[in-house]
Amino acid sequence: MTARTPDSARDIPEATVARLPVYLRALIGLAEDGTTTCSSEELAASAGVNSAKLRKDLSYLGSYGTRGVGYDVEYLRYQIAREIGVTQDRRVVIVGIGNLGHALANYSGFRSRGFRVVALLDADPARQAEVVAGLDVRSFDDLEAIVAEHDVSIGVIATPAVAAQDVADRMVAAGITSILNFAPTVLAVPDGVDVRKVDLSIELQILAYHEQRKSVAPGTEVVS
Amino acid sequence: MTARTPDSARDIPEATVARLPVYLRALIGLAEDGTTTCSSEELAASAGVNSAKLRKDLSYLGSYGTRGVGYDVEYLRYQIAREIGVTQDRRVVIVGIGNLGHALANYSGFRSRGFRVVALLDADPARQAEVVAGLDVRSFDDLEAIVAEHDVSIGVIATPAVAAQDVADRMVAAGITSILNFAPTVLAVPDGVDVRKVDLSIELQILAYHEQRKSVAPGTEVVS
DNA sequence: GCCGTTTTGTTCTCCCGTTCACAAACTCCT
DNA sequence: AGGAGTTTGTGAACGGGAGAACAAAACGGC
Ligand SMILES: NC(=O)c1ccc[n+]([C@@H]2O[C@H](COP(=O)([O-])OP(=O)(O)OC[C@H]3O[C@@H](n4cnc5c(N)ncnc54)[C@H](O)[C@@H]3O)[C@@H](O)[C@H]2O)c1
Ligand SMILES: NC(=O)c1ccc[n+]([C@@H]2O[C@H](COP(=O)([O-])OP(=O)(O)OC[C@H]3O[C@@H](n4cnc5c(N)ncnc54)[C@H](O)[C@@H]3O)[C@@H](O)[C@H]2O)c1
Repeated sequence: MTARTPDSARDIPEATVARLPVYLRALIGLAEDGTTTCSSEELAASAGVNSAKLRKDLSYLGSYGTRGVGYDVEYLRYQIAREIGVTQDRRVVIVGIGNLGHALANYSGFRSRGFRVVALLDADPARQAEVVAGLDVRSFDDLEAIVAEHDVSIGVIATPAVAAQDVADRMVAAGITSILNFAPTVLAVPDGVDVRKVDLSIELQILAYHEQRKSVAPGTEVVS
Repeated sequence: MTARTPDSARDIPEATVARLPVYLRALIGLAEDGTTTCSSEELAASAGVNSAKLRKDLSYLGSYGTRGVGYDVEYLRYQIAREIGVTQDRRVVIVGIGNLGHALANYSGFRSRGFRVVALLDADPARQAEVVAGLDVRSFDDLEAIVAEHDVSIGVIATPAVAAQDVADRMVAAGITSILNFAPTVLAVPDGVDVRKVDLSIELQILAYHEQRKSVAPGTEVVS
């Protein structure tokens, strides 16, 4: 607990890890507004969380604030970016350049947050004639070569669900250890490989559940 | 606890609500394979969760299984769909028909899961000449009229971050009480309005954090 | 140089969610 | 009909995260 571990924090709770990017975004916003110092209260408001939670989260990284003053925006921003590991660019490949793959490839927000899309892959030869966001769409068979050439950190799966497991297997075999999956399937991967899924239909269904509750039970859970 | 609440479950934990759509998807897959009955073990495997967790989750809905046998796939599927509230279609509007909005509008998976996109809105007059996925892109000013005409349940925000709060305010004023937000901003909404956010950059940053950990501390957290 | 004020870092408590483990309940076989 | 074998539903233990509350530390005024 009180033992000093100066160069790196040992174990940051998963819930905290998920919020660090939100704090980072809030700090970037504050910096753009010309703010150089902020209190935990202000930053928490920008990030939409409780200030006690914010302070506890930041305490896992170290003591980067000054009591009675607050946090230096630029310094804290760098510390969080370093902790997350986005101080230097990470290479990303996107597989499946359909509706969603096009949108992802054209999204500038990845680049500005430290992620560089180095290749777009698709199994359909018709797609491979295309140039999207300045990149050739290449054959899925080039995966291994591309991963070996660039130092690819993260694979993004935007193929139909039936192909997702195959694509994941190939990614893992090629040495990718982090996958972001948009296909509505559960992926099986070996230990040591991280998978995060984004399932928009699930999000809508969760909203639908609460929506139904609002209309069915108007007197049970009403707030103010 | 043992009091019978036959027609509707009272309070389903949020974590369970988030998994019900996964179970629903798994059941649909099993039904397509011709499976009529399944055990909690099988269903849990399909959904990628622990079987005890699955049983506890399902127990919040009622006792729909048969001990010694398992669950009837079709029956359970209907019960979950009813609980979530997707037995009849829900109307959705998408605001911001750029890269992402196009992909969402063209996605067939929403329709097949009980969500009907009734309108696409954009503030840019140049966009409003377009027809996307068989729908005219209409002016954002038509929002109130569209919400009133159709019975819109859910609003999807796919505009740039700077516009998101304004769009959310207009949606709330028009009577929408569930919002799915793709813009990287914290939205402020009144009580009674649900917001869920999907932030792809945050997902990548979480992966980046774990990726960094793998390479920095190769002997600390290795599994098997 | 000292005191009051501000704000952080941390401790403590509570609550939600996960998992184990087992009794109850059902089927099938003899 | 009865017993063996399954599988559900749930009580109980456990772990992690959220939030309140407070002590420690820095600043500023005098
Ligand atoms: N479009 C959306 O808004 C949206 C929303 C939610 C979920 N999704 C999911 O995202 C995925 C992609 O959706 P989409 O609308 O872009 O689909 P799409 O059909 O437009 O695109 C899929 C692409 O993947 C390619 N592909 C197929 N098999 C492949 C393989 N084995 N290897 C490499 N490429 C392969 C296809 O050639 C195609 O270009 C789907 O799983 C879908 O369910 C999409
Ligand atoms: N494209 C992606 O893959 C991706 C990934 C992650 C996050 N996002 C986020 O999703 C949002 C949309 O991304 P995009 O790439 O589609 O952007 P985009 O610029 O291509 O599209 C935005 C659209 O919103 C419209 N718009 C702007 N202000 C509006 C307003 N006030 N009311 C109605 N419409 C308005 C614009 O006319 C434009 O058509 C952004 O916030 C982005 O950060 C996108």
